[in-house]
Amino acid sequence: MKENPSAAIDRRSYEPAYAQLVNILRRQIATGVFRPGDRLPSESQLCQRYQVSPMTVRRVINILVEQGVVIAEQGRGTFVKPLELGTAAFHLDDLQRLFRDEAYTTVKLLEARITSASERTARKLDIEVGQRTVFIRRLISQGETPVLYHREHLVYDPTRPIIEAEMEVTALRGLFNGGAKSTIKRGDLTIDVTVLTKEEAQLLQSTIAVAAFRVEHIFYDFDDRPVSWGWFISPGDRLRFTTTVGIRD
Amino acid sequence: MKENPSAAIDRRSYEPAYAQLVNILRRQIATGVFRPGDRLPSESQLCQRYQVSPMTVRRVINILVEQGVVIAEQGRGTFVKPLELGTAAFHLDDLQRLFRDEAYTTVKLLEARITSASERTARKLDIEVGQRTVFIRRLISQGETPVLYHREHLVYDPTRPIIEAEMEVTALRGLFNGGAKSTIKRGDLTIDVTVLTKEEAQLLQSTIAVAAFRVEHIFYDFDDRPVSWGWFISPGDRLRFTTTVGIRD
DNA sequence: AAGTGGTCTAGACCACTAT
DNA sequence: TAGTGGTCTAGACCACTTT
Repeated sequence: MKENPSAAIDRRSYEPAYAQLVNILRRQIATGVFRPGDRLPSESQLCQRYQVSPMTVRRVINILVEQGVVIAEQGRGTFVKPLELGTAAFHLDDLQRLFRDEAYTTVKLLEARITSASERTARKLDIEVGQRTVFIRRLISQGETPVLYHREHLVYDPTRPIIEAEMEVTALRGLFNGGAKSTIKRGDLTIDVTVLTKEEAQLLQSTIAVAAFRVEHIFYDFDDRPVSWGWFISPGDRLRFTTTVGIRD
Repeated sequence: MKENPSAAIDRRSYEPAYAQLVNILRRQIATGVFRPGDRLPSESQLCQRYQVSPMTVRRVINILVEQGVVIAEQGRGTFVKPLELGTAAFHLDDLQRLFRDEAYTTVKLLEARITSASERTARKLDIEVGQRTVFIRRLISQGETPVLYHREHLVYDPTRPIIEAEMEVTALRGLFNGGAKSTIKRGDLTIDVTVLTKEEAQLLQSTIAVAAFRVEHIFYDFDDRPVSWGWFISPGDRLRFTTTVGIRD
């Protein structure tokens, strides 16, 4: 059988050989040349057919495995993976887009004051009840429409000068776009749903009891101590997450 | 300066060299040896220091880049990436876990009947209004607690025998765990929030107007024709998504 | 025993960035 | 020009599965 000339690797292309082969195989899977459960040609066969070295084929297979398109089984072969809902992931970069357009996105500092930790705050921040914390409220709007309401409790540590910086309204933008404080090592996020309280509805120019996303966060410093606990709230009609499972071509 | 003996690659270990080096570098980043913005040792330096070939170091760097821990810039170096909220993703495998425990999870078929497409259904499934569709309602419970309510509209195509199979209550489990119908190529998912209607609250043994997740889906066959449109609804107090950004060690 | 995927080597060449 | 990351080769050896 003669090969399809379009399914060959162009060595003059700027697209590297491994990327071309990934796309070739993806397309073949997407168009049904290989169906879920089918075995792909063995790696040595792929080497011959596309005139690339074993290492390059290996890399291609690895990428397809990471993409969730195929599953490789040692000694048996590489098989096309059936659709699996569990692999779906929703990315917060929908949220990130909010902060990308600096012109249309404004962050308004509603409140920033020193207070003492409540029982709940103390537990989240792993400090003593009554210890000093900084409480911050922000409202993030896109154009005229408020989209996010942010409440945050920060550990007050005079030896660490992050507080002044954290209050900066631009700090939030940095958090989303990557210019984050280097004092923060990681963050744990939880997404759940609530209905807007009266205060939240008022601020967000929405209606009370409307369904809303709630993204809770705890940020940790490099000593794994919590430094910030808080949450974002966004009415459901202003935020949405989408994704695709299976083979997108 | 002498090297830390614990930060060396054990060639006798079952853990491959590349994985060991990934963990070594991750740990060094997590413990602050390298801070956000810092440049990692060059690839040739890493080769010498850990006694591995360039190809292996290359692979390690690639993995760290994919994990979002570092960013590699050609001609400049590889740098530790600051925390970025936009990279956060929450995975539906929280949902998948529901279906893993077959003993505790039950899928109850509430209704399955042939009907004709409404204007909205027709638009979603890209068919004519009034064309025949199959409407299915399911209730997924964990133990005694209902967790998910599923509504689905399927294109009725007598030439395709998927309908009988789709109605099977086990089909859903397959969708989540990977044994999916090989007739499905991909699915588009959207997650947003609503409040429970009276009917939904009744079925889910919850209260009306409680906040809930709503996962809408459209599944496509290998000809990119929509075959199924529907959505899952789950009260917010029974489902939750978590994730970590930054360096988790 | 034969075939499969998995790891790894020791180089080569290229493109890019800094000086 | 020197140093960096990026791609690629042509093998080697191993672990595993199937026959």
